[in-house]
Amino acid sequence: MATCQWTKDLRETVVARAQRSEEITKRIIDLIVERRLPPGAPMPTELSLAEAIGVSRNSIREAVKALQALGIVEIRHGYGTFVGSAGSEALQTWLLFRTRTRGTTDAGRLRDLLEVREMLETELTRRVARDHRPELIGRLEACVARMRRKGPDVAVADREFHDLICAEAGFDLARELTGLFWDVYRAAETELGGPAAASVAGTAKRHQAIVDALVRRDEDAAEAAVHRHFDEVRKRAKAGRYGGFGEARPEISGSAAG
Amino acid sequence: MATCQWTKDLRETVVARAQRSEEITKRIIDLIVERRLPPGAPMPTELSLAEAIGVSRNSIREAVKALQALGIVEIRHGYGTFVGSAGSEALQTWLLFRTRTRGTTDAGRLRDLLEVREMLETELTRRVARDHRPELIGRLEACVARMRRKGPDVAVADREFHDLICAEAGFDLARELTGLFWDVYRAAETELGGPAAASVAGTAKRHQAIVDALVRRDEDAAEAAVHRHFDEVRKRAKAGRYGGFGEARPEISGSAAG
DNA sequence: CAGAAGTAGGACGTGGGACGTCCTATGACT
DNA sequence: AGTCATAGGACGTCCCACGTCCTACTTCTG
Repeated sequence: MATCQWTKDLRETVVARAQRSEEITKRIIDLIVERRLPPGAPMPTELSLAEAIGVSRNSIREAVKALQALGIVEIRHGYGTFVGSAGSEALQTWLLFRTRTRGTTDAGRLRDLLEVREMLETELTRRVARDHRPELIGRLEACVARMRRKGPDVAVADREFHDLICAEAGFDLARELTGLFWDVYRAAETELGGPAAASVAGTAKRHQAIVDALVRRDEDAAEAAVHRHFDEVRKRAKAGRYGGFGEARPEISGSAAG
Repeated sequence: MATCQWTKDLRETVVARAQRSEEITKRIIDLIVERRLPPGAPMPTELSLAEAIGVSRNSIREAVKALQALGIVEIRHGYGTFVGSAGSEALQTWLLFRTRTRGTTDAGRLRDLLEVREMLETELTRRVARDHRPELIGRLEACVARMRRKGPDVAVADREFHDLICAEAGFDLARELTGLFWDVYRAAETELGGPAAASVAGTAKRHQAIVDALVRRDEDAAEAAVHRHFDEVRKRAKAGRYGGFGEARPEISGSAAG
């Protein structure tokens, strides 16, 4: 089933006690890399790993849990453990926690997030302005059109818009990171009580300006449009009435223990 | 194999099930956020958490291990568990794994890393050119001076140089990310067998050009200097004889990652 | 009294086993 | 041929014991 052949004995020299756990995760990663297991490939069972490395199943499970947290492996209950894709979703917990706990003011916490996004998108947009396929424009226009219609779809269209541009540049890592920042920014903003209501018309207009610059393949204009867009987001953030992280907030989930 | 159906079923079960572990990690994070525990603050013991949340110590340990992998908590054997700072070091494993397993060619795997670094540093350097404290220049010059002397310290000075600039911009997240990318790039390069030998003189010269632009507070010149710097790194990478990840690799001495 | 050595206790680390839950594949049944 | 029941495998959770490490307190000694 979800088992793969296991022949090589991973047992090696005795390692220091404190580094045991870390050593196990490293051993598992090496297994994936050396065997060139692609994302989705089945991993050995926990029992196999325990036997092969020479530790208990408990230790293996803890190591695997750590790898799961990083998206390096994917666990399916009752089926098996598989190689993960190490996508950026794995970092959401990390980045959201960081945003919640770092810095002194809520606005300052969000600033870093926005700033990195702006830097990456500025550069990505420049590259896309220089070189992109014609069909990109149509897709972007469609997103802008969706933004013009009010409703919850505006946010979705917004995310899609930015993702389309970042994807067009062809750098997977940069694209995933910008998506990650978008998601975490939004999550943080929501938790803080939400920003001031966005002007739908203004949002669409800013995005349209980016598209126009891309059509003209005008790098500088594109960069300027991106900056203006982020200026507006910052302005909106500043106007938002934030409550604060960890405050009592309207939660609906039935968590009994408190 | 009906792909859509299969995927859908899997998704549902995954969401519905396997929520136990995720619920525990979430609960622990909430505990930190709600109590506003700063990095370094002691966490409740595993036994306390187990009792408080109502699960076994094993489950707590697995959840804590996952949080440790993200740098959200820090575990000290025999002493206790503490709130972590969620620094970027936690992402090294993630990013290195990603670099090792994604993409088709080794050069392509490194490209994304370098590209993101270039984008961030370009923008950060622009900002620093616009506004920076005068003492920065002296520190940068010192780094360049160290680069001129051959030896393993060149790489250290190189990293420091870039970190100084990124720190000056004042965006912690961006600064940590560029440092992360630098480290992972270097680690990946080393594992692949190292790049072509860097021209020490050339490296120092490129960095000096950046400093000169900063002194003149010339944004465009600074950006151009950064681009030239990365062009050189790319050229060197392309000329490198890479073995491949997971291969038997030769030991190499210090090399500059850029 | 002050400092060093020893000790007790707490907290994490590891191991082993048992049982529950979930998934898939196989084979019987209609 | 299609559907359903079942068996087996694999992960999920739990319990309990013991090892290792660290801290703080106690005790001993000069």
